[in-house]
Amino acid sequence: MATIYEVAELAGVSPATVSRVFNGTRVSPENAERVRQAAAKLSFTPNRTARTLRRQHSEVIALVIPDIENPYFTEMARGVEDVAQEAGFSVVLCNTDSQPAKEATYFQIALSESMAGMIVAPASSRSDLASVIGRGRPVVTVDRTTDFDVDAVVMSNRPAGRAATDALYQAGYRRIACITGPEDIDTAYERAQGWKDVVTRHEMFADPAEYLRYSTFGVDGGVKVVTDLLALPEPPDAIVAANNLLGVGALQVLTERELTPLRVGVAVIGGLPFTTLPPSAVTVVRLPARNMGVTAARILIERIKGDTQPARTIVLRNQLVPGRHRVAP
Amino acid sequence: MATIYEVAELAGVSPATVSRVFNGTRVSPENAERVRQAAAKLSFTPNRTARTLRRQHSEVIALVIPDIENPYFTEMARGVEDVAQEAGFSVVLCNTDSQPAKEATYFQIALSESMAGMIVAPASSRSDLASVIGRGRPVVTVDRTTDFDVDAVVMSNRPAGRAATDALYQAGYRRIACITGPEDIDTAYERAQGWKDVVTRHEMFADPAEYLRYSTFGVDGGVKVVTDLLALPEPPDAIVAANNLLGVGALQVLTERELTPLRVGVAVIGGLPFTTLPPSAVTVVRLPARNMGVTAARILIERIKGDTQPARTIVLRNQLVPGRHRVAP
DNA sequence: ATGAAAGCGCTAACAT
DNA sequence: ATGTTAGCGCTTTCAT
Repeated sequence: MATIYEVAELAGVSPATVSRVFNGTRVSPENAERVRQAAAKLSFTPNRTARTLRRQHSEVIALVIPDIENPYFTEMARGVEDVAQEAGFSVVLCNTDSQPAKEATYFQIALSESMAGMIVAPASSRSDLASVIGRGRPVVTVDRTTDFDVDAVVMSNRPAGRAATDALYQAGYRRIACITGPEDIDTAYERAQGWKDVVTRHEMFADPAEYLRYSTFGVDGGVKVVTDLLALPEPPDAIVAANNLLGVGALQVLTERELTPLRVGVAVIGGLPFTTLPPSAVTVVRLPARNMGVTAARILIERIKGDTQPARTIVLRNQLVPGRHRVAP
Repeated sequence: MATIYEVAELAGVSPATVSRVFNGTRVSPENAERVRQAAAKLSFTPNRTARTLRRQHSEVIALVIPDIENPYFTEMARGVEDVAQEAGFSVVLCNTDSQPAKEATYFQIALSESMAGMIVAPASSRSDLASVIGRGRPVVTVDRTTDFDVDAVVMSNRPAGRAATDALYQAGYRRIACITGPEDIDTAYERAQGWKDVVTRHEMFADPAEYLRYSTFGVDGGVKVVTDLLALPEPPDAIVAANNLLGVGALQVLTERELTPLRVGVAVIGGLPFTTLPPSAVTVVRLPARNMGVTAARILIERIKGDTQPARTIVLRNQLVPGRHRVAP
């Protein structure tokens, strides 16, 4: 790979001038042109490693997510990417598998690669952002919040849980269960609270807890807990799934037993990825995944550029898309 | 961030010794211990940027894929990740959107960040790997091949097309159409050829081309061309979809018109992501996505470590999972 | 086994 | 506007 020294020599200028040309500082038009020619001839590309070492920060943003196979997060990634690209940053995706240890490793790597900043969907409420923040790198959390004083982009989870549950109640269901993710993930908890608000208001159950299941935010989790719920002495007549993958799991079980769309109503918080179901079969609360990515990236880039206002939490809105449920007679 | 100089001072040794401790070269046990203590006290982490600049290669592998939202590629990514992590590399995911320009940009970035190597699912047959190869960086292509002399991990596409089509024929379908991806992507072309082999053998159509549709490898593409096919004077009674997303698109249209599973048979090359369909409704040719990632990563890492044997192409096997189709009377 | 020192390629003072 | 130069933090000869 050619260096600025070789380009400088070929163009008959100093290395500093070459550097200036590639960094937008003032250079006489003639020199700039000669440098560009020389660079082209040598097919010179600035060495980003050297630049990063010198500048103490790179032009890459780390996006740390718990599950790269979850379309919710990849959609978010697209949003981040589009904004970042626009601003001249590249995005690297880091998959933590919801494991705090893997997550911590990626934090270390991001730091020691001097990445410009980080967008994190924390693996758990105890994710340790301290080291990153301590080093002064900008961090924005998405989807979930933490106890750290950083910008966060989230959505209205409890209202989402309420909306989903309400829609099923309006459709005539009267024993609405809820399946959600790990209790220590705030989205899982809050959405379930939203469900609880509604079932409590309608005095649906003597003990709502009986019809609430914590699980993993995955298809397998959904399959397991729905199977559980159906084995209850008085099984639910509808189910609120607190994320897309739980929804898929639930629908798999119900479809197999031919309980949906008719006999058991389903509402999902999150879009159903690659669904082949008729849209009317299921109530969906659309989450602004892409927009969360976009918003987080914008904030992060502002921070990278030096914005120092106090940390904000931005709450995005969801959109209810009711199914046309028909309660079995 | 602490540097080796500070660690060296605290441990009472030279920076070189500190470096040696962190690189596994011989250091006296006592010194090694003192360095480790000092490093821990300062919570020192080696600066990867500096290391990369000096060594001329980093410890990260770029995985360049056309569509990060396609579960086929994310599954592959998991395979790559697992192997890479094991070997001490981190993986960064680069999404090209099937755009050669974006792809070229990521190649440049990978080079100028001195990444250790690259695994690429080429956006098109004309992807320009020349610059990367020219710089001596190891490259492995996955899923698709190119004209460049590099290692490739692919699967048996034409046989997959044949198997899918055969399964539908065995089930009794007699007007089997095929929807596939862009003609210049070899997987799209080869799978269609496999379909052609079978329909030609059975003299199914006067002109098979009429029942073959090239499109994009996306859900929208599937919706569009299946809608097309159904408008034919003599519409097909079954459809082979050449990838997972086309399959989803096809199933969306057919479900909406209540043509599947009974009236129109469907076979998909690639797993159906997050499906809620009963497994018996569709014939599926399972692709070894994860295994391709694993294999590619292993080869790449060997290359990074200095393996110089001639480039190989490894062809992985697929697995037919026939549906229980029932042809409408 | 250890240390001294050069240098990876770049940027940013500073000097002109 | 341009050149000179120090140095970002590390690894790696080359001495000892």
